[in-house]
Parts: sequence; structure tokens; C-alpha cells
Amino acid sequence: MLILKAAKAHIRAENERLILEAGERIFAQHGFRGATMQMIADQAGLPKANLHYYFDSKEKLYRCVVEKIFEIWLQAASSFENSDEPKEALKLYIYEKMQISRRHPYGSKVWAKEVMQGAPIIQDFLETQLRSWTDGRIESIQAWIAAGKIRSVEPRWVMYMIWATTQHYADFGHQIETLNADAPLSEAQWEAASETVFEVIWNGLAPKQSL
Amino acid sequence: MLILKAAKAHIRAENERLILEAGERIFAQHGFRGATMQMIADQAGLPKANLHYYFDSKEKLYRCVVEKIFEIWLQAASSFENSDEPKEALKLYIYEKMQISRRHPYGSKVWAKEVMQGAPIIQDFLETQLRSWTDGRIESIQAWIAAGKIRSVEPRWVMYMIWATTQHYADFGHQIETLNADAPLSEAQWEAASETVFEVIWNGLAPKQSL
DNA sequence: AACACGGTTGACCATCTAGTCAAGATTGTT
DNA sequence: AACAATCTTGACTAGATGGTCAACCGTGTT
Repeated sequence: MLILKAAKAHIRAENERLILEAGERIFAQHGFRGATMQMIADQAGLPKANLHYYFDSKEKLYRCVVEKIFEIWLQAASSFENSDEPKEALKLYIYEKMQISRRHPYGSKVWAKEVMQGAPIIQDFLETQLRSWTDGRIESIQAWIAAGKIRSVEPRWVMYMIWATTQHYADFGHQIETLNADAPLSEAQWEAASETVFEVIWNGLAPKQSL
Repeated sequence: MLILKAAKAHIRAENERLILEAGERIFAQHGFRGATMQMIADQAGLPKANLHYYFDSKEKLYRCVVEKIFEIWLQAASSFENSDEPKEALKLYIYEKMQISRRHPYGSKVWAKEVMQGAPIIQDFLETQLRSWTDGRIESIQAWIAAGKIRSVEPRWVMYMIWATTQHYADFGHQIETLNADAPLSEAQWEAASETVFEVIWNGLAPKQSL
């Protein structure tokens, strides 16, 4: 009966969550081809056959993981749009992206690896959502330039700087830890890093007279 | 006879070069586990068994690829040391790293993927060479701060900004191309991007009075 | 021409992996 | 308790993959 389906929905929801989380970790570490369903099953604490019950194939599971990541990315994106003042908007966006690097390091890595492979799975995301979002942001930045609120720079390269600097803390987290005497960054270090990223970029963009 | 060994050395050199180049591309695209010896063999235009003649195992081939990349990285590193003036040193280093991103995009990706996996192969590089090089650079930056040549910032975060922004052009090259109407960056765009990266970081670091 | 040595390669093997399946266990409803 | 829908899982299969090997090729030397 259909009622049963709803009654057991929490089991499905819980197991899908477990599998997606495990998939995120394992795909982040090994990439699509490098990850095995067995690794993901072990990480999730479920037998491998169970994974195929919830997700038809490895590729479908991977797509779900990547789509979940893109949604988180889109959420952060909105913080760019909530202010007309560049200093405020950039600060919000940079801090938000640093927060994502801290909270979702695996997701960031999956995205990075996917793009490095030539985005075989998410090319459509890049060409539609990411492209149109980026174009919108570029217009905002150009408006700031026209209004004399920031220096005249090519907005594209600035966007890439922000993405690069913030995502670096997720994607290269292991290297950063190694250079931090093998310790994860502390709360204070995350705060300091976020502030430095923002300060350098903002001072780099601010018009001379505003200093 | 030993004379023969020398006489055929060019064959060995040429084939090792072919295999290493192919390995760099394939490992960059698929990661260590995702890459197959067959893919690399096809890319190199050699039969698979031939790869095992020159490199005992997949892992040894991978190590060679990664070590080659680290050497290129070290070369660029030296441009940081050739000047006492921060503006000059940073400009040289940033331009050099952008050049590497352009000329060796595959190598950069292999490095990135290796680090994202937790550096199973190159952890020793990170802990020895990279750590000591970084510590040296941090001292330089601190000296600049002490001399009032740049603002007071945590040198570590600045290093990471430079690495992140420059390597982004290699690691996320596909995304950048997609956002560039599916076209590779032109000569002029590379120049503009390099300049913007340098200008923003330099203006971000320069003391207020020097503007 | 005969040789020696490095280089080449197709066929092969043990192992691993994504995916299947059918039998059985759970669970909420009646 | 009986049931039906969902969930669970060990055992299995077909195909891919890293690595081996023995026979063969090419080339410079004698």
C-alpha cells in the first residue's frame, strides 16, 4: 500500500543520507573512477548491495552527490546579491565561501575533481546555471566600477580570485594542515584567514581615495 | 656490451619521455586509481607491456610524474628569492606561477589531486621540502612587514592566496574555458589575468602611503 | 654473417569491481 | 496473527585491470 511507503520513508531518508555522505567523502578522496562501491558501503556502514537498492548505479549516486554540492554553492551565491555596497557584499560572500570550505571540504573536492576531469557529469550545470550566475555577478561588479566604488578591473579575474582563494582552504586542506604542524586550523586561524583574504582583496580593489 | 647500452640510450630517453607525458595527462584527468595503464599506453602510442618495461609498476610511473612536477614547482619557487623588494619579488613569482599554470596544466592537476587524496605518495615532499621552503618565504614576508614595505598580514595566508589564485587557472581551466564561451584564454587574456592577480594582491598588501 | 643486448609485444593470469538476484528479515496495518 | 510492501544481504557473474612472460625484433659490433 501507498501508506506503507510513507510510513517507512524515514528509513529511506536516513539511509540515503548515510550513503550520500559516505559517497561525498569517498568520491572526494578518490574521484569517480577511483572510488569503489565497497569503500562507500564500508564508510556508510551498510552492505554494498544495499547501496544499489537505493541508487541504481555508481554514476547515479555520483550525480546526486554533485547536485547536492551545487545547491550548497548556490546558497552561498545569494549572499553576493544582498547588498549594493561592494565592501559589504564581498565581505559576506568571502566569509560565506570560507565557511563552506570549512563545513563542506569533501563537497568542494568532489566539485574540483569533477571540473579537472573536464566536467563529464556536470557540464550542463556549468553552461547554464554557473554561466548565467557569473554573468549576473560580472554586471554587478561593472556597476561598482562605473560608480567609482572600486578600481577598474576585469570582473572575471576578480571572481576567479575569490573562488580560488576560498576554495583553496577546502581543496588543499591537507597541505595547509601539513604546513600547520599537522594540526587542523583552529577557530582563530579560520577567522584570521578569512579576514586576510577579505582584507587583501578589498584593499586590492578599493579606489585609492577611500583608504 | 656496455657500449650498446649507450648507443640505445636515446630510445630509452624518448620512450620514457613519451610515457611520462602521457601519464601526466591521464593521471591529471582521472587521478591515480582512475587512470589505467591501457589509457596511458594509448595516449603514448605504445603497447601496454612496453610501459611495464620502462616503469616497473603503475605506482612507480606515478611517482616519477609527480616528482617531475615538483621540480618545475621548485624552479618557480626560486623567482621569489631573487629580489629584496616585495613588489618586484611578488610580481616575478606571480607571473612565473601563472606561466606554469598555462604551460603545465596537467602537472598542476596531478599535484592538486594528489594533495586532495591526502598526499599518499608525496607526503614526504610536503613535510620536508615544501615545509622548509614555505618557512623561508614566510620569513621574507615578515622582514618586509618589519621594514614597513607591506601591510601587517599573516604571511601564511598570503602565500596561500598566491598559490590558490595562480593554480586556479590550471586546475579549473575547464571551468574558466566554459565561462569564456568555450574558448581557451587568449594571449591577451592570460596577460590581463596575470596582471589583475598581481595588481589586486599588490594593492592589497602595499602600505597605504605608498599608493 | 653471426652475435649480443636492449627493446617490443600478444597472450595470459589472478584479482578486483559494478551490478544482479533471490531468499529472507522488518515493519506498519488490518 | 496474517498480510503486503519495503528493506536487507550473501552469493554470484561478467568484464575490466595491473602485472607477467616468453618469444620475437632491430641494431651496432666483431
